[in-house]
Parts: sequence; structure tokens; C-alpha cells
Amino acid sequence: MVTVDSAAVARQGSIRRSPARARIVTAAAGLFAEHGVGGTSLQMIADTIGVTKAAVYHQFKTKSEIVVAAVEEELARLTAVMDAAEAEASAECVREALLVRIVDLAIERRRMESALVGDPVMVRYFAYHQPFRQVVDRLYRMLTGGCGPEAQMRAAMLTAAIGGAVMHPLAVDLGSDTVRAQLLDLARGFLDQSGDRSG
Amino acid sequence: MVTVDSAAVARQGSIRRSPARARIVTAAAGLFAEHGVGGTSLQMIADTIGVTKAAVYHQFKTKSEIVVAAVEEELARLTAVMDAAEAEASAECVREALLVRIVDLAIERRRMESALVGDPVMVRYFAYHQPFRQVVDRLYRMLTGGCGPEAQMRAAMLTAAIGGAVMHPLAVDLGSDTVRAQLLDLARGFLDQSGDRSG
DNA sequence: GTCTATATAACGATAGAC
DNA sequence: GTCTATCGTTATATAGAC
Repeated sequence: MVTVDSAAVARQGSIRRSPARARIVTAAAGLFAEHGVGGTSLQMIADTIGVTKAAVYHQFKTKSEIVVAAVEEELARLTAVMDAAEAEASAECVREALLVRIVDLAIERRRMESALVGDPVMVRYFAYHQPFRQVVDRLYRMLTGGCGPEAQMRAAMLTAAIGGAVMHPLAVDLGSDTVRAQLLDLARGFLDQSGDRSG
Repeated sequence: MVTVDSAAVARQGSIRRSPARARIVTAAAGLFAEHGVGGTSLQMIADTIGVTKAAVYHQFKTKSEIVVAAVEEELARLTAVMDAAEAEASAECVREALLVRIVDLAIERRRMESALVGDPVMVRYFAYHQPFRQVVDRLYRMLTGGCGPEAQMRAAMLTAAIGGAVMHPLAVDLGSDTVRAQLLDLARGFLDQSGDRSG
């Protein structure tokens, strides 16, 4: 049974940073993406970076803490992307810059992205984790410029589409350049749709 | 370590069906969606349906075989939906009927859909499993009417968007009726986009 | 089809030396 | 920061009775 307990979050309040911890989190994120959270053992993480389990446990008291750290890193990546995009002049430029950066992020980690974020354990954690929801809220406002269910769903679909498409069976045979170009093109079109349809 | 070995697929060539097997697969699919494939044990499956592990092993020689059976069921569901939609008269009606049914499927199993299909183990399995790719290929042709990378990516994004949005942090607080309505509306708009943008 | 019982291995986690 | 060694638990999987 795999659950991310909230105690693991609290315990990590002040984010300690060290090369050893970073190595662990990086290795863990890759393994989570390949085998899922539940399918990744501390032994696998330890083997990947060439240490023993005990060395890992010296940095993280529980496996849950490693999951939380991986999520935190994902969060930081998204926040950085938004900060960078926000430097643009107009609202439209902000949106365009953000879109490009998000697509690039997804492409860059093509064999990881959807896998890490798509894991049931992660999905459930993300959905009810306040800090993550704040980041997602900011993201959707920057992307859609609006608010309310329609804008929320538009942003939800767009981010799910970008993250999911890069690992999609229909895309595995396509080169990264093709995927990026199509992703950007179709995403722009999706955002440009006037919201005044009535179905 | 959790992998779906191809031997498990071959071994199951002729799909045996029985109430006992169906009960196991149903319980397993729910648990996979909640805890991931790697986070689900045979003990959990056995407990859910109120039998012992040995009873489960009598029906499936390995855990991998249960995963394959769950995938096969997912495949059958998708195929049924496409068969039903294909009964429509015009190509446009086929697409619309298919869209409605796919959205309904996602809504109906809202707490499961993205979770089951999003699991890293599943994603990797789907991406390289031939029978699944054939189903996905048929799906994308029915949805987009076209072919080539642009149509492929459009279908990939759309199916990822629908499956991913229902469990998205931005959607968890929205009622199923709202989600369904927005999903349908935005999906229609996405498919209606003329493909002749140049970015 | 389901059970009890068991084999063998891996799991998360801890103690204490260096 | 990393090690060896170990504890208790759980995992997958099998044998054989009913």
C-alpha cells in the first residue's frame, strides 16, 4: 500500500538542500516515471546512484518524504517557468511565452513527464495538495486570462493534453521536433477559441 | 520492480472468461487506479473480493496476467464505443457520437479513468502493445478523419485531454455535469479548428 | 473454485561503526 | 555521508486438501 502521508510534508517544512539529497531526488523521479511510485523501491533508488539503502535513509526518513521532495521539485520547475514568462510585456506575450516554455518542458522530459505526473499516487497527491493547487491556479489564470469553470476546464484540458500527448501511443513514433511544433500549433488554436459556443 | 512481460500476453492468447476471473479483473482495475499497478498487491485484490490469494492465483498465474486482462477489458470498452458510433449515418455524426461516448466513459469512471490509464506501467504497456495501438489508430482516424502527424497529434492531445482533465486538480471541485458539458464543448471546438495554421 | 500452509525473496526502516 | 547487519512485515508464488 502506497500513500503519501501529510506528516511527510510537514516534516519537510524547511527544505534542506544538499548534493546527496539532490542525487536521490533526481534518481527517484526517473524511477517513479518508469515504474510508478509504488513500483519503485528504495533499493532501486540506492542502486541507481550507487549507494546503499541506509545512505538514502540518512537523507530521507521515509519513502513518502522522497515522493514529496520530487513533487516539490516539479512545483519549483513550474513556478520558475511562470516567473520567466511573467517578465513579458503584454498579457498576450505572457501567455505565448508560457505556452512555449511548458511545451519545451514536456518535450525535454518526454519519457518522464506524463509518467511521473500521471501516476495514480501523484494524481491523488496533486489534486489535494494545497501548494500544488496554488501553482496550478496561477497557471490557469495566466493561460486563459479568465476565471470560472469554463476557463478552469480549458486549462485542465490543455495541460493534460500537453503532458499526456508526449507519451501517447500516437506520438511515440514522431520526432521531438514534430511533436513540439504540432503541440504548440494546436495548443494555440485551442486557447484562441472564442469561449462563446453553446452546446 | 513491476513490468508487464510479453509472456503474460502470449499465455493469455485465448481469453478465458468466467465470473471468478471477471470479479478479479474488476477489483484489480479499481485498485490499480487508486494505488497504481506497483502499489497494488494480490493480497489487496483478494481482500477486496473476499477470497484468499491462492484463489486469485488459481485464475491468473502471475500478477502480470491480471494487468494484461485489465488492459484487454479497457480495449474492449473502447472498441465497443467505436462500434456503436460507427452505426451513425454521416462521417460527422460518427465523430460527434464517438466524442459523446468517450466523454461519457471518462465521466462515468471519473475517479478511475486517468488514474488507470495514466499509470507509468500502463502508459509504457499501451505505447508498445500492438493490439492497443490498432485500437488507438482506429480511434484517431474516426475522430480526425485525416491522417499524418497533424491528425495524430490532434487525436493524441484530445484523448489525453479528456482522460486527464476529469481527474485534474482544476476539475476536482467541479460537478460531473459541468465537467461533461465543458469537456464536450471544448473538445468539439478543438476538433473543428481548421488545420491550416502556420506557427 | 476456494481453502490452509508454506517457501523464498524483497520490502521499508533502524542501529551502530567508520 | 556512507557502510554492514538486521528486524519485522509483506510480497509473489506454489503444493496439496476439500
